[in-house]
Amino acid sequence: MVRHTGQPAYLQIADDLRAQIRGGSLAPGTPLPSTAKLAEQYDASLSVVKLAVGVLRTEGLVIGQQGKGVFVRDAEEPPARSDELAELRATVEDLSRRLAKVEEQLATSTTRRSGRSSR
Amino acid sequence: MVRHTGQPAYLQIADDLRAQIRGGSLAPGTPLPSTAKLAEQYDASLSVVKLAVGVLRTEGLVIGQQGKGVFVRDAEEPPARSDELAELRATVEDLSRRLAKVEEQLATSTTRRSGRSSR
DNA sequence: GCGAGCAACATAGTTAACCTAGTTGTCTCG
DNA sequence: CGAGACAACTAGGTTAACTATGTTGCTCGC
Repeated sequence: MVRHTGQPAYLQIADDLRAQIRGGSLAPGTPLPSTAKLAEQYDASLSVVKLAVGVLRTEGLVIGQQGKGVFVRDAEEPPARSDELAELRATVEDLSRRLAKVEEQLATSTTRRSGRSSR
Repeated sequence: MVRHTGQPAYLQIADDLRAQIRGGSLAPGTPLPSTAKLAEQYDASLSVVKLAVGVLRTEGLVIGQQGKGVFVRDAEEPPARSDELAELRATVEDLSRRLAKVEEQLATSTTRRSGRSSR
C-alpha cells in the first residue's frame, strides 16, 4: 500500500475507506473490518490504521464502539447549522484535493495497468 | 493539563485550542505555540499534543507548515449568505457524485489489493 | 439448564522513540 | 563582506508497546 501519491499512508487508507463508504461498498450500519484485518489488508501497521480510523471518526463518518467495532454512520444529512458552512467548505476542499489526486492518478496510469482484479 | 473529565487528553487539548481560536485568543494567521511548548503548557506528552493538533488539522481549523509552525487558518467567518450555502451544497453534491464515479473506476482498474505493496 | 467466570477479541488512549523534511539564524572561512 | 556550512528549531509520519475498557461466546460447575 502506500505508494507514490505523496500522501501519508494513514490518509491514503482514510481516503480509501471514505471512498468505500461514499461509494456504497460500506453501507451505513455495517462495521468496518477490524483494525487488525485492515492492517493486514492494506499491509500497514496497526498504528497507521488506527490513525486512519481516527480521521474518519473525527470527520464523523464512522462511529467506533469499544468492544464491538467501527460502524459506518447513518448518512444522515447535516442539520444545517452555522457550522455547516465551515464543514461544507472543509468538505469542498477535501473533495477538491482528492479529485485532483485521482485525476492525476488516472492521467499517469493509463499507460501501465495490469489486470482488473475484481473487487 | 488534562483534568480527568472523562474526555481523553488529546480531545481536551483540541477543545481548548479550538475555543481559543474561536474565542479570538488565537487570531487567524498567528501560529500556535510549538508542540513542545504546548506539551509543557498542558503538561502532556508530545504524542497527545500531536494528536490534538492533528484533530484540528483534520477539522481544517489550522494548517501546519513543516519547519515553521501551525497557523490558525484564515477563517471562515461566515459571510453566510444563504445562496452561498446553497451553492456550496450543490457543489459538494456534484463533486461527491463525480468523485465516487471516478474513484470506482479507479478501484476496478488499477492496482487494487493485488498483493503488491512496498514494505 | 443456568449462571458465573473466563478467554478472546474489539476499540480507544497514552507514551516513547525514531526518522524525515523544511525553515531560520549563526558562525566561520575565503 | 558575502557565501556556504551548520546547528537548532519546527511539524509530520511511522512504529511499537502498553493499558484500559467493552463485548461476546464458551465452558465449567452447580
